[in-house]
Amino acid sequence: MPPRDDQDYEAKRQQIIDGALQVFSSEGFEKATNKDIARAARINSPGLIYHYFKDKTDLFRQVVEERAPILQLVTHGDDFMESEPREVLTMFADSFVTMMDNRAGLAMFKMMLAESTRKPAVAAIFNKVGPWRGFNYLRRYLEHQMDLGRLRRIDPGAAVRCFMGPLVAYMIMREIFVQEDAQSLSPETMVTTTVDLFLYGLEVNRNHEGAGEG
Amino acid sequence: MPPRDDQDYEAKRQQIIDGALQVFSSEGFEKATNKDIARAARINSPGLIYHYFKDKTDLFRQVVEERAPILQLVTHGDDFMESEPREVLTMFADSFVTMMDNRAGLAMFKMMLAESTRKPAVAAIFNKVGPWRGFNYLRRYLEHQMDLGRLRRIDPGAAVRCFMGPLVAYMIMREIFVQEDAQSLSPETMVTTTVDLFLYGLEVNRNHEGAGEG
DNA sequence: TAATCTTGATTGATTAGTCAATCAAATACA
DNA sequence: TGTATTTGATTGACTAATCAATCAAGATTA
Repeated sequence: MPPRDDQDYEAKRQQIIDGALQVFSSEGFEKATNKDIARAARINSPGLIYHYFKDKTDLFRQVVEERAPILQLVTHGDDFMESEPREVLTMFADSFVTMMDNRAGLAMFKMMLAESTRKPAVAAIFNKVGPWRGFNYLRRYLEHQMDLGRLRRIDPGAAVRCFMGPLVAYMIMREIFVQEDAQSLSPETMVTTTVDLFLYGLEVNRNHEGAGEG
Repeated sequence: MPPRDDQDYEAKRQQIIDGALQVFSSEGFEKATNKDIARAARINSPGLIYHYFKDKTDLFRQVVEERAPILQLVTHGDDFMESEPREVLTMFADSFVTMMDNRAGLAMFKMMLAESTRKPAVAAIFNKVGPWRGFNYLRRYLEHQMDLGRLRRIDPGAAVRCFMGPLVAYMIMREIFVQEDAQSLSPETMVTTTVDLFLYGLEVNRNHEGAGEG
């Protein structure tokens, strides 16, 4: 059955999705009531949700599928494969930190952590667009740079985690456990420290003082 | 009214707490039903829970308060303040990884992530016994080592996150987003890589091949 | 008019929490 | 020692509330 007006229909659908994202991220899937979602989405009736979505689970799935891409880190195909590690890593780290400065981005990040913990199926969806994608891109890049001899060769999977881990931990500490010292530690400091330390430990042509690979 | 037998009473209380931890960690607070908890705790009636706990929230609070300490990392007072970074950091990292090899430890870790996201009060409790405690201990240690001149001086808060972050990220990727490559990357490799890379980047008397004091 | 859109009342299922009744281990007592 | 009494432990039926989902009726627009 064709809607009265495609644009109006889609706009209202998005409106409900936006409201649902806010409620799901702050309350969790089970505790989010249709009444809450209707209020957050500024529609007057919970019943209306069922005109646009099959049920609560369907709504949740669509929220995830349509809003999760905000969790995607910059991945420019192979454009940056040859670029300097410092440039690429800084860009990558900045991209992650910037994502969290955004209301919807932070909401998705929290929702990803909370919901994925209990629901493997949800975890798989998030993983596909978020962590796995970013990790894979970065791993390929690091492996290539190791091949080029610009970086010491270590386990690439471990290397990716050693780079992204500090940033993930920083965000969790700052946004979930509201640690004061994480508030005073600026994202910029965290980014530069992470990049510096990582490269200090991995760079071969070390302008800091010797010790390379065998 | 005093219980018939203190030991029996406490044993049964612990039995319910154990069951509740399993259900809370796999289902989440809201979706965990008293029936589930009773079954997991091997008691025959959901009603019995109310003989030992005021309500569901009280039960949850006691589960957290009595089982969260399992999340504590080794913190030996000031015993290790003077010890070599490699020794102390390896011990610390091992302690974290070992915690997750334990069924209850993993359950608590997941519960901490999932429940803390929505409930600042719960986050505060977890933070106190877990993250904050470990982070603070490690920060003091690293600052001391920087004072001694054994480590380069960088922002200590950032340093702690640079060290623990990779391990946290590794566990999240392995246990929540069930990434295949995290399965093949052993905890031991992750620990040694993390320690190596961190010290490679921070150690002053860089004896990365051979020994020597500066 | 004819279709979709919107509403809010309703339904049916679920669940946290209560409660009266029963059970069983101690203890008191003969 | 054997019986009665006390008291906490345990049960399962019950209640009151919540909430996802449905539905019929009315509003709106093409």
